[in-house]
Order: sequence, then C-alpha cells, then structure tokens
Amino acid sequence: MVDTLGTDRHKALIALLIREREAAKLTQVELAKKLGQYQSFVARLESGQRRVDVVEFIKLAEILGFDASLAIEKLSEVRD
Amino acid sequence: MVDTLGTDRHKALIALLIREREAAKLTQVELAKKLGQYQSFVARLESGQRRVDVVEFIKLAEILGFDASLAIEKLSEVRD
DNA sequence: TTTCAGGTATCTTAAATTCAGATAATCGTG
DNA sequence: CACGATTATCTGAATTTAAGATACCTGAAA
Repeated sequence: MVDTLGTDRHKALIALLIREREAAKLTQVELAKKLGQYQSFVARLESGQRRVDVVEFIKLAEILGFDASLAIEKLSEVRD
Repeated sequence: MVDTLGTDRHKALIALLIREREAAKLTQVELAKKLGQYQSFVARLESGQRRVDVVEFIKLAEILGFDASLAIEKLSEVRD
C-alpha cells in the first residue's frame, strides 16, 4: 500500500497540513522543533515525499490546533 | 517520527481496525484481497509492526464500512 | 542593485521499514 | 485426533526514511 502517495487524497492532505501550519503561524523549523524533528522532515512531509501516519496526523492537529476529525471528514469526501 | 509505533494511540488504532474488520465479517485474506495486498500485509498492520497512513486509513474505513472521522475523534481522546 | 536573513527544498548515504511469498503456528469443529 | 480455515512469523531483497548539510528562493533594507 505504498501507493497512497500522490493520490488526490494525499495531495489534499498535504495541502491541508500546509494551510494549517501557516494558519498557526509556524515555520517549518518551529513545527519541526515541536515535533522533535528536523526541518527537512517537515519539508519532506509537505512536499509529498513521505506518507503521513494516523497517529502523527493527530499529533499535528494538536500542535497546529485544528480539528483532526473534521479534517478527516473533508478528506473522505475527496474522490480517490 | 518513527516513534508513533507502540504508543497508546497506535494500539487503540490497531484495536479499532481489528474490531472493524471482524464487525465487517472479513478475514485477513479477504480484506487483503480488497486492498490488493497479501494477507501478511494485514497481519503486520494488525500486529502493530507497521504504521497506518492516513489515506490508507480512510480507504480501510470505506472498505470496512466505518466512519473514519468518528474513529479519529475517538482516537484523539486517547492520551498519548 | 547588492546583500543579507528567514524560510523552504534538495541531496547523500546509512539505517530502518516494508514487502513478497512461504511456511509455521493456532484455533475451532466434526 | 485430524482437517480446514485463519492468523502469525520469517527471510532476504527492495524501498523508504532520517540526519545533517547545503543549496535555493524571496523579500526587505541599504
């Protein structure tokens, strides 16, 4: 199931993460720090080179302050 | 962020997936087939040896017939 | 326009994950 | 017990991922 990368839903997911990070007024460096990761980690995530795991996603929602459940609802509506 | 494996949320996620597969009355073999994967894929997923990606999760919800958004809401409540 | 700074993207290679596919173990039932 | 169905585990090989550095924007200030 490596084939989730590059799908429409994956793209929508990435777009959402970028939007939410920006809405939270955080830079990649700052978000990375909160995650205990390097900036390149966030960059890879946002450039679609890495799959986003569910637990990670919930953590991102907590850090960025968005509603994970609602986000999933939106993503579910995206045709894939 | 390899550190999502084995967390409480990850365990809850796995438990949920197993529960839902059983509720859908599917075997690992059958689910695997619907996913275009091998049975060992499902087994690894359910034994916690593999992280669950968000897009994959939504697809699982569709196949198994559960509400992905609601599931995420529940998982968000699990302390991690 | 040049310079500089903050921010983001990309590269390299070692390390870790994931996979296919087979096989083994387990469970339930006649 | 014996069997069939189901799930778990194993083994290289292939793919991904990470760290850390570095390169690449972009915009503002001089």
